[in-house]
Amino acid sequence: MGVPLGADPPRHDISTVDDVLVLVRESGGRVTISRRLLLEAIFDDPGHHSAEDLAAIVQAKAPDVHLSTIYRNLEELERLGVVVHSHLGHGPATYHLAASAHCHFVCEHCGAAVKAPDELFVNLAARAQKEFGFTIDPHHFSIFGRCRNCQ
Amino acid sequence: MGVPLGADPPRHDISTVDDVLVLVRESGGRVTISRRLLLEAIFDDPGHHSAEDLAAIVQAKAPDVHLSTIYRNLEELERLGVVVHSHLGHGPATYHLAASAHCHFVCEHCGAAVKAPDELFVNLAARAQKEFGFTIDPHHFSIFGRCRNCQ
DNA sequence: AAGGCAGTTGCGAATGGATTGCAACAAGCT
DNA sequence: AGCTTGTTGCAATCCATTCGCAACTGCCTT
Repeated sequence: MGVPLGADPPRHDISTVDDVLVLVRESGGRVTISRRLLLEAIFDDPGHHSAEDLAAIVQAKAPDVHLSTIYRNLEELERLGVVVHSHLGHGPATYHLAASAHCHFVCEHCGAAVKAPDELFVNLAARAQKEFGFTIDPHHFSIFGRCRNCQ
Repeated sequence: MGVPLGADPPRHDISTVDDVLVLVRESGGRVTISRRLLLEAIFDDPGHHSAEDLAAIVQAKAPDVHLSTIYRNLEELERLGVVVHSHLGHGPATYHLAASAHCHFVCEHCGAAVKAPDELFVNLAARAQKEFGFTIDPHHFSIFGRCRNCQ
């Protein structure tokens, strides 16, 4: 899904693991250990994580949580609007809190990912909307190119 | 690689299959049937093609050209700057002539890809350059979002 | 025209990321 | 405690792409 520029904020505010678990319950889901551990991993470090990274973190505490469980839980958390994933180029998708979604410039040479403020995209967003009726979601895929050091 | 906004045009001009084959020879490569058929497929329809699509077209004339040969040839043609690939979302990469590279808006709901004129990106490109020293290549990855019909 | 170096090919197997079917399991309702 | 239904572990599978390797062939040289 993703969070288009200027989307509404979620109805509840979600700033802790327990807030999310309440949401999970409300939507008919159950609170399980893997679910909680996954959320803790995501809240502990709000940066980018591949599913595999997250699995490793969770497995440090509960060794036999399976990678497929991580994927399934991430999928559900996306449905709930708690996390989003984005594609930082080739390689695995990265997941992070929806609240901290942002755009990226990714260097096609060295792979470095630079955070790009949303503000850079408002002009493009407005024109895409006006001229094409298209609402951009610049968070989901990053913008490729060359970073300062790799020109 | 890709073609950053405002990149230099190739030294020879390349407007026919034979032009490319000359280039192939000059770079120490050989002219083979699969190479020629692949190029014909790409020149015949300058739209987007997945490797698999191209394989099917080539195989109509030379049934045992292998998919891996298509990939290898596409790779070489990219090295030569004749074709580029871009990622139109999830799913396979699409290949097309470097000369006809352009940006895309891809609808995350229905998958529709809309051509986006480069001109829309000049403002973003300038700011990315000035503020981050980053040269964007908006052709390589498309911009995700919602199209008019899928708001 | 024949020979030979080096680029190419077909094939199958392997890779990496992600998804799925299924039977066993467990959260939390009553 | 019992039951319903959501969840999990596991293995198998999928898809796009890449790789190793022996056989092959373009094309330069003689």
